[in-house]
Amino acid sequence: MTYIDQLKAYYERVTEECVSGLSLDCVIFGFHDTRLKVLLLKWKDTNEWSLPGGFIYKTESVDTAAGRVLRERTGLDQLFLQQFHLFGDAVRYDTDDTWQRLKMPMKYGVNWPDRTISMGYYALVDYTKVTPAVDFMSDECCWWDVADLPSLLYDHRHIIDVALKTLRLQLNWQPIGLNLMPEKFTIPELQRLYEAVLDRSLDARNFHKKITGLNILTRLDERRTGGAHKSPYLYQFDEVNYQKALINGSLNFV
Amino acid sequence: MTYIDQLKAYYERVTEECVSGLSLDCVIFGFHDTRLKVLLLKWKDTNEWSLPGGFIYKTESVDTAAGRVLRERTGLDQLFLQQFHLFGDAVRYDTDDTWQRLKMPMKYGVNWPDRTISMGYYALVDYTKVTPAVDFMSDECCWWDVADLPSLLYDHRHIIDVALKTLRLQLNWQPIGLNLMPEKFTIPELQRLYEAVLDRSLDARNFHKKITGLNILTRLDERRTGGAHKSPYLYQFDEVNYQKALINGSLNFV
DNA sequence: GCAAAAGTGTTGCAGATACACCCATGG
DNA sequence: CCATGGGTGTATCTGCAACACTTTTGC
Repeated sequence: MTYIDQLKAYYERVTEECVSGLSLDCVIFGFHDTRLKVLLLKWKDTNEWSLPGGFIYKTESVDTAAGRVLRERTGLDQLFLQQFHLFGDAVRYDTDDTWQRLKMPMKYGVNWPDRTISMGYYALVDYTKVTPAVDFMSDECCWWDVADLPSLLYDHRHIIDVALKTLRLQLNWQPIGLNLMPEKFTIPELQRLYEAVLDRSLDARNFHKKITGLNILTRLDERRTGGAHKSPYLYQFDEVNYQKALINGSLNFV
Repeated sequence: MTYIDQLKAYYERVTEECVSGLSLDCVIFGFHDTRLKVLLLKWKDTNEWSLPGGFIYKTESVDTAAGRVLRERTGLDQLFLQQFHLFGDAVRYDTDDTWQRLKMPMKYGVNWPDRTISMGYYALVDYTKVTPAVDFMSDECCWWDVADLPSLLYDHRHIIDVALKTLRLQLNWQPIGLNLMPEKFTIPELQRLYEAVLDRSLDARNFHKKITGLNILTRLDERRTGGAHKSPYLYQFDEVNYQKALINGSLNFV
């Protein structure tokens, strides 16, 4: 089966079995090397990047669809995806331009609507645990620095901007990190994450005081050695207390 | 044109001109007599209540559609409607039961989807400025106490619960009241609003200190007379500073 | 031994809470 | 004149921000 046949079959299936005119897009944040990253797919045989997105089966919950689409398109599973905005402008982007950039060999189909409304979801994942696997439509799936994104298809740049704004707001109320950090990490590493999300530097002493005061971290009897300089303690999240803190919304770093 | 003809024409038009399978519902909050209220419509010739909702034209922005739907169904205009959740469960409610309760004389039409996904919007309005006017599908439009709602159609009870939760969260970050209070009001009256939204009592002295400290109120040279007891000062919102406070998100009443 | 990062404690300030009394008004 | 609600100030506590020096490690 050629790529074009696959693509045709895919859009036929979507037209027949999915909710028409509604899609969803996932903004997946990761963290690596002091930088906040976002997961993007490159369309096959092009140099064009976009968010992993897809469609909702007619008998499927939209939230469930978000998890399935992400799994199918990137191999990522079991994420806590969160709704953040419905992108429903009458004209979201230049469709002709997008069409050209995608080098789409055919039109979608007769019943395809003129415009698509998209629900935005976001999630935070541990960069180290992820081995993205691409689907047939893409030939690369990689992490991009949010501060240094390529030109994106559709209105996906805007979608990422809104997701980032939501994430920063979220940070005022909820601890983040459980899903973004590796299992064991040092406090300065966690601080780098907060700094990357907030895009400003934090005071190390106050950060240490605050984060340990939340009782969501357990200090291990291990240190990170091998790096230069003083070796820091390793910590891990206390999942029970972490969940409690999430519910109370007891963290405020603004 | 009979009611049934009207209804048929309406659903034909929706099927043809609107986005299929996607609707929107508006939760309109008002405040009166120390109680938080929500605006509901009663379906013609039934005793069944629901939120004002409707559909999105194929070439219309979803946010714009929310404003139009609300205007068409209730006469309310120029509200600041805010997205709060997409209700997209595979089975949102018992369709047969709903159908029976609505006493629908006909099926919607051949191309009508089996399930509808709905975007929830909410808004806050000044109860006194509103003279709801019903559309042809409804024979009443009134305010109901959120603590004493009738049995609702669809999953609208759930939608109201989620809207309320969002409103309470909102209150932590943004001043509310400009849209919920009459032009002139007393501080104790405003306190009643906060108490109604938060569903708990607040200390009058601290409330006074906090709300006046925000510089969003202007004290007038008038007092409310006519009621029993000491006559309180009247205030009005300073709209410029109110907008500033909204942007900063500088209010925290939790 | 030296450069670089980790670890730690105190103080001041601002905002939140808790709390009690006098005042004005209508009935 | 009295019952009711309106108006006001103070003391305390808590949480955040600002700030500097010592320790450890690899090179």
